[in-house]
Amino acid sequence: MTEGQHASRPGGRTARVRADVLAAVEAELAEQGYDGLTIDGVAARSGVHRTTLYRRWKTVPGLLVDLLEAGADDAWEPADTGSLEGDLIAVNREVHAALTARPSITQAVIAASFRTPEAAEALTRFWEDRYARTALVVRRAAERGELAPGLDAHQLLLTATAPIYHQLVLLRQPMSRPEADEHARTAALIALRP
Amino acid sequence: MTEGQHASRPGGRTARVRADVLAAVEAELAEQGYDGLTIDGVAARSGVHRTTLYRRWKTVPGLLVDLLEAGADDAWEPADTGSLEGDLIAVNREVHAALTARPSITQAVIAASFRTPEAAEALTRFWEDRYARTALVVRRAAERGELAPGLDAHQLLLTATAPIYHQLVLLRQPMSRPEADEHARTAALIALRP
DNA sequence: TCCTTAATGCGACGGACGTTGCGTTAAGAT
DNA sequence: ATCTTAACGCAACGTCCGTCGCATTAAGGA
Repeated sequence: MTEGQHASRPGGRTARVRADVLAAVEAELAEQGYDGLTIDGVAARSGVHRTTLYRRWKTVPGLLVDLLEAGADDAWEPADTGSLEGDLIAVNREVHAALTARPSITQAVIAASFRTPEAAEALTRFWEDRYARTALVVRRAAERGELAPGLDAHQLLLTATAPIYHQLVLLRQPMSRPEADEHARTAALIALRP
Repeated sequence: MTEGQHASRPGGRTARVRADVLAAVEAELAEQGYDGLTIDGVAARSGVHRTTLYRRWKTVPGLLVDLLEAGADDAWEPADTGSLEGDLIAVNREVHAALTARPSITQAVIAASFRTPEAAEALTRFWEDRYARTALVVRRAAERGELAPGLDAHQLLLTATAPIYHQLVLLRQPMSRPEADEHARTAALIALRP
């Protein structure tokens, strides 16, 4: 393997600075929301100098991208409940929880994605990864013979989860967890009847 | 009716200024996209002074809100194709067209809605109005006896249109018109089978 | 036509934002 | 323990953004 050059310095101070900054971002986000999030505010709260933030993270969206990636669970995979409907409900509940959390990192990154291409790409990557992993739910159902072969996994997941995003993020209106469940059942229904 | 006081002055010059400004907004949007949209840029292109823009529209999102409302068709109603499936396909094609247009006013206003509460409220009002009008499609289907009574119109419309918004706006990936049609058919399928 | 007064144009100001040059600290290697 | 050098702290600078006071224009009524 190519050892590369000194590979920068992920050592103690740098890591501590990053932790302090990301904690401050989350705190500011909780108190003031996305539009109140500012580099100077994060610098003041974290005790890290402005210049350092500008150098390492460049922008506010950059901070949120790092927060998203720091919170990403590399081992995540969808729950196995034994049925397609149950699996989809579990997925929808996770989406619902992520979007109604306060503060919602996901909502903040979505907002950021409309301001810089970097944030948009980071979010796209994150979702591509999640959708790819979640496709396992569909494969399991296919192995159990629950659904017609050739069914498009992405389209099915879109039918299940898109209504939650649309209602909570774009329409900005409430959606209860039972309603989120209902959309999962609807999606499962289609998959079972080709 | 209450004639009210002088009711400001919607006269010639003011109207001309507004038309010039909104045209400039659309042009700038087409050339540079939302993140490149700036008050000074619009002022320079329209020939209207900066101060006037700040006074009448306050912010960039404010400009887009006005553009959205100027383009809103007060007489809009969903096409009547004779079947629920056909009606939903027609709706989905309109949504698809609005989101893939270049420049897409809708996409720009969505972006703006994450920056100021005013834009968010304007967008919510716009969609509430559209969803309320589109519910006519469901009522017509009910009158024809096509679907089970008590079906929630909003949930049905959400199932049909949400995947398009999610794919094109949040996931930022392409969606063909046939795919948009397919989501309409899926939604119709659920409505017909309770 | 003249008068009143919104609406717009104009210049300048203050503040927030992002950048730059340089000194200081500490991580990691010897 | 010592050295090298990323990473960070610090202060100052230039730019962009939004606001304010005042002059000018023109819409709508008398």
